[in-house]
Amino acid sequence: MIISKTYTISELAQEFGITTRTIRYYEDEALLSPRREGQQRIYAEKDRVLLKLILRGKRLGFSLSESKAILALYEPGGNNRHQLQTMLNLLREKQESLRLRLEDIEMMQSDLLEAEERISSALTDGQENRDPDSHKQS
Amino acid sequence: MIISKTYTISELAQEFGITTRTIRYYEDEALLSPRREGQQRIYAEKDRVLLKLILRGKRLGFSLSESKAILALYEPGGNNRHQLQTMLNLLREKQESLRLRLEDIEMMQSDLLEAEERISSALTDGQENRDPDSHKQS
DNA sequence: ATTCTAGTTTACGTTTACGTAAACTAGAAC
DNA sequence: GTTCTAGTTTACGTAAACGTAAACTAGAAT
Repeated sequence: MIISKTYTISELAQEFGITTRTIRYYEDEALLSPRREGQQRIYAEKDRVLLKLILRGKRLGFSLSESKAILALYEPGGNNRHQLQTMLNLLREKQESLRLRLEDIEMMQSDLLEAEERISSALTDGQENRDPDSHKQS
Repeated sequence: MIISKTYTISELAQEFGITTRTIRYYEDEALLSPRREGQQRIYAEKDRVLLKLILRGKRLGFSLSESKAILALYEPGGNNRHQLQTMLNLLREKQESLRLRLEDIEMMQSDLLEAEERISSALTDGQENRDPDSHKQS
């Protein structure tokens, strides 16, 4: 059993481009719970992965409490049928909401593509200025 | 020229499942600017579409000011080369960030799928209880 | 004429997710 | 031995995105 690498709080902060305050805040909110060595926090690889997932959730617009709920789904957690079934339902809900967000992204992408084409062609093929008000500019 | 449909603030609020306060807030932040009829706000179809886009951006984790910037890209806006070029660059930045978010979503989806499979199999094929501590439950 | 019913303005309150400053600790470096 | 250098706790501050309450307006219904 290899002793896997550990990290200090500032190492993680630097790696992910966040502040140590942020990391401690996630701990306050019970999303992380690093080991202690004396007074200092020691982060294991597992903690690092958790942090990565939290930040990913954040980029996707999930609140911390939502991310917390999602992260709970990754761990074995409950043992009995009822708890497992509840988790399964939650998982499927989350998957559905991800599907919706993916659709949102695809729509926004096509919107941006359209806008890009309009602007692009205004730049290249539009040597003559189509805009009747353009002389007001200059 | 057909007089296209208009909406009251509460009609829009209901359609999108938000409060009128939210809609007025977006106006305060200069994301919307509905016509007035006396004291009342009258929303045209164009305003409704804008609102829809704002909410889509919100679901994707964009701040209101980010959404505002993105929405500005949909309109003709600047006429001169420099402004168009700036818009093009902004558009491509946004497209890149959407690509990244899409990757985030796909990763989270596969994570959730894995979790689902684990739980699923724990529910079906695991008639015998694998968990040594399960008797502590009940 | 008054009483709903929406809508409006103004303004203070609240939650989330940190920022920022102060005061303390403890090992490392000189 | 003191002086960096990270790290820590405590606590007040802040920006964004609304919530909520109060007090007003104006057309519609009775």
